[in-house]
Amino acid sequence: MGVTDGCVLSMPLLTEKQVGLKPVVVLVGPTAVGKSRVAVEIAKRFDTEVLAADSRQVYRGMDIGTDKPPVEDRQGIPHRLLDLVEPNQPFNAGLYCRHAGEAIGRLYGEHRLPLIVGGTGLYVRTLLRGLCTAPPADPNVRARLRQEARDEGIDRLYARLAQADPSSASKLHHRDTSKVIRALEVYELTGRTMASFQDEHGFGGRPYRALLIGLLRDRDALYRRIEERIDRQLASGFVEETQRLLDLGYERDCSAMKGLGYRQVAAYLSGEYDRDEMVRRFKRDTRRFAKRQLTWFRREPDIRWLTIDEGESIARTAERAMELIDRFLASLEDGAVAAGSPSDDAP
RNA sequence: GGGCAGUUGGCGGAGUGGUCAAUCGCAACAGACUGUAAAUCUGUCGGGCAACGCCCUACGGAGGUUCGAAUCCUUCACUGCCCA
Repeated sequence: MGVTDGCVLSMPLLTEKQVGLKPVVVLVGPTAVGKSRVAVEIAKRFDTEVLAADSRQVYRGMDIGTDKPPVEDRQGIPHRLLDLVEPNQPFNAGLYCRHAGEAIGRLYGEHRLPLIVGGTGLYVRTLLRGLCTAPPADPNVRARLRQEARDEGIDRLYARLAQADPSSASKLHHRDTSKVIRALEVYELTGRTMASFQDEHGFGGRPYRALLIGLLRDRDALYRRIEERIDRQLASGFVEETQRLLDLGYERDCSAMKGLGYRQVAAYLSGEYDRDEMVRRFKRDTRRFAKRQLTWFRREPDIRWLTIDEGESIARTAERAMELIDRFLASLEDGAVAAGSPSDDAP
C-alpha cells in the first residue's frame, strides 16, 4: 500500500495551488553538520533538485576545499548554483539572488519543490527577504576607498562616514573596515545614505513561502566532524588543488582565495608556516566559522531545528525533515497560514 | 642517596610582601552583520550576584612569620636536570 507507518507520502510534485503560493524549503546549519547528504535524500523523495546557498561553492575549480558534493554523492540529483563563476570573478549576494530566483522559477514551471541547501546565512536571508536597493559594489570606488584606508587609516574614513551618514556610522564599529567602506561607497555612488536604503527595505520582502529547517549537532560532535572532514580534504588533494589555483594565477588576495582552507594552505605553500600549523589554523578557523554560522542562524526567525544524534542515520534525519515538509505542504494545500510553530529543538 | 631548579587560572607562561582574581599568548564562549559574508568586526574569559559594583574560593598540600603573602620561613608531595 502507499502508506508507511500511518504517514501518507505526499505527492512529489506540487499542485497548481501550491505553486501559486511559491513554497521553498531551506535546509540550513553550520558547516560539516551533514546538510548535503540529507538534502539529496529529500530531493530524491520530492523528485527535485538541490539548490546550493553557498558563497564558496559558486567558484569553479574550488571543489575539495569548499566540500562540494562529489558526483557520486549526488546520486543523480542535479545540483544547481554551483560553479557559477571563475575564482577571480566578482560574486555577491545580489548575483546569488538572481541565479537562485531563476532556478526556483524554472522548478515551479515543472511543479517541483525548490530545495535550498546551504550555510551562507546572508544568501539565504537575501533570497527569502530581499536586498535593499543600494547599488552593488563599484570596483573603482571601492579600490580608491581601500587605498585611502591604507594611506590615512580607517579612522579617517570612519570620521567621514560619521559626517555623511551618522546613522550607519553609529551602527558600525569604527574598525570594521569592510562595512565602513561599503557604507561610504553607497553614499558616494548615490548621494544617499546606506542607512536610508536599509530603513526603506528592512528585509521586508517576502517573495516565497518558506519552510526553514536547521540542522544541529552537539558542539563537540560538530567540531569532531569538522576536523575529520579537513583531514579527509587534505588526504584527497586539497593542497594540490590550491597549488593548481595559484598556478592559474588566482592571487592569494582575491576574494575566492580568502576562503577557509585556501587561505591557510596558500600561506603554508608560501612558507609562512609549516604544515602542522596550517592544519591547526585551518581547523581552528573552521570551528570558529561554524560558531559564527550558529550565531547567525540562531537569530534568524522561524527555523525548525533538528538536532542530529550521534549515530543517527542520514535516512533518519531526512525522514524527520520530510515530516516537517509534508506538514508544510499540507498546510499550503489547506490554505492554512503556516504559522511558525515552536522549534523541535532550541539551537 | 646528595645537589640544584621548579610546581600559578582550560593550556602555555609572567608576576617575587600590599595598587593581584593575577600582564600576555593560545584555546574557548558570546555577539554584530542588507552585493567581499568560509568575509569583516566586537565583547567575555575563577565562581556567584539584585552585576559599570559587591561577595566567595583561589597561585601544589599543611603549618608559620606579618597589619597584610602567589610573593618570606618550615615541612610534605610531585616534576625536571646534575652528581653518585
